[in-house]
Amino acid sequence: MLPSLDPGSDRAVFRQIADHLREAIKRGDLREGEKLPSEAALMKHYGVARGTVRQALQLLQSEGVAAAEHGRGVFVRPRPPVRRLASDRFARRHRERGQAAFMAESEASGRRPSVDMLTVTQAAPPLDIAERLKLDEGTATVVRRRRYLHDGHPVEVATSYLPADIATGTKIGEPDPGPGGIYARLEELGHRLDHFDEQIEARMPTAEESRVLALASGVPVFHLIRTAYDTDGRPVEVCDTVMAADSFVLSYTLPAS
Amino acid sequence: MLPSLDPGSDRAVFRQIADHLREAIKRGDLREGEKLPSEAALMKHYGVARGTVRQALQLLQSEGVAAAEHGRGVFVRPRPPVRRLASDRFARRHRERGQAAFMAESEASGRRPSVDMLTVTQAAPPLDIAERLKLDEGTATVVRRRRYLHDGHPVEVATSYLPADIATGTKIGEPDPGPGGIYARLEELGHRLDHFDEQIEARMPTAEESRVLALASGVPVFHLIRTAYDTDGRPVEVCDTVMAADSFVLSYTLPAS
DNA sequence: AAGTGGTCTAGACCACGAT
DNA sequence: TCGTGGTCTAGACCACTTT
Repeated sequence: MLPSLDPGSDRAVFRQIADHLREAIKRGDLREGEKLPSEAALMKHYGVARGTVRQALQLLQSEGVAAAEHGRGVFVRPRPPVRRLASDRFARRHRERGQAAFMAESEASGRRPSVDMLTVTQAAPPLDIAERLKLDEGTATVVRRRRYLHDGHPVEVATSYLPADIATGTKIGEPDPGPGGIYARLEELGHRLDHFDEQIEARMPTAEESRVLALASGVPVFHLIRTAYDTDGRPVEVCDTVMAADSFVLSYTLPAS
Repeated sequence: MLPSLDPGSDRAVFRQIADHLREAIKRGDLREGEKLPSEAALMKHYGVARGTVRQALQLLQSEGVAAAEHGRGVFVRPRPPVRRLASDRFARRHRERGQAAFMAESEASGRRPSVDMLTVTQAAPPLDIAERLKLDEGTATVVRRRRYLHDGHPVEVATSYLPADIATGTKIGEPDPGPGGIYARLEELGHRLDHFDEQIEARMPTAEESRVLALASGVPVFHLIRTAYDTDGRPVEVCDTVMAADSFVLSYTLPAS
């Protein structure tokens, strides 16, 4: 199934081995979730040292193509069916049906959504967040931190910051903000939402993010920072979100005018 | 500057070394662009084999924190200033000033934009593209492929597909489509643009993408697929774009209603 | 117990960059 | 030339999973 090495090639042996495995996956000889040949098998097939084989497997893992499981083997990483985040996900009509954005999106894609590690505290936000909220450094905010799961797998951690003068003493300061989530509460408090600004970066996860999201190596994260504005133009919430990039496709509509 | 190993720790030695270096960078002891201690220096400092040091450096590179340069050393990766892609980047007013989207955005961020490797061909698009254009399999399209650079550094490759019945024989089929780019030409041809659908994924690059974009290891890519619709609701272009994720911050505005 | 990947050692030779 | 990272070998012991 795997070709032999080309001794005349300039390409490093471990890269050639990675190429062969990558092509076998692309061809379908190795399917999603299937086990790659063991290190011992590859050593024997190619007649190379273990270190060389491991370099090849390491490369595939850093590309997000394969994932090692200690004691079991190295497996073709399944490309999980993805959830789309439509750009109308914060539309008022969803809130009016009593669904928060994540829950609505997630159920629409046939997954069982859940939330855990929910904490609500009161604290001064990081400087860049305070700037976005147009608050002076050190001003108190209500901080809502939570982790979202699909079918029990963590896929997203989000931290929301809301000015304390708006949120303190309301349901927004409680773990369960009630139907429609915090945006529904904000509107009831007289802050009719006008629009959201969303900023997106993609990068490799920090060690901490890798742990909390149980990321395989070679999976980047989306880092979203979203600011919600009310109809008075006041920023009423900033949400800082880190998402496992292999679990999401973001989707937006842009006007032509 | 670097602490000693904790022999009692469960954490693998190479991870501890990576931790120390990461913290030194975070603290500012090692600044952007600065050289990390050489492998030989780290071997001596920690009293470990070269392989162990290399594992630590490998880890930092896969995280996008450092980048090795053959024969020179391993350096703290500078976080290059980023360009924002505003969600009005396809607004008609930009085209009317004679600027295509990339050029306008890039100049606004103080960079010297350029384009190279421009090719224009006629071919049947990949299946998923044909679907988006609502074309039957095998229908011809005009295929415009190009690479964008900032200050001479490649940051983005894009491939546009336009139905041949619209584009063939027009300036869209020529390397230089004229002022305002292909969108300006589409509108002159009677296809007034209504909106764009943009779909975003983030993942690690393929070997090919890594080469064309000259990506350092540990840098993911944005993969955008954008479909342009005219006011009749007909899809008139699909643009498939791969961008170096460390060179962009995407930015969108979402309505609340 | 056997098979798998995870970590680490101690060497070797090579290719690239600065001097 | 010398210091740097890139590649490769041949072993060792360990931890996890399966049988």
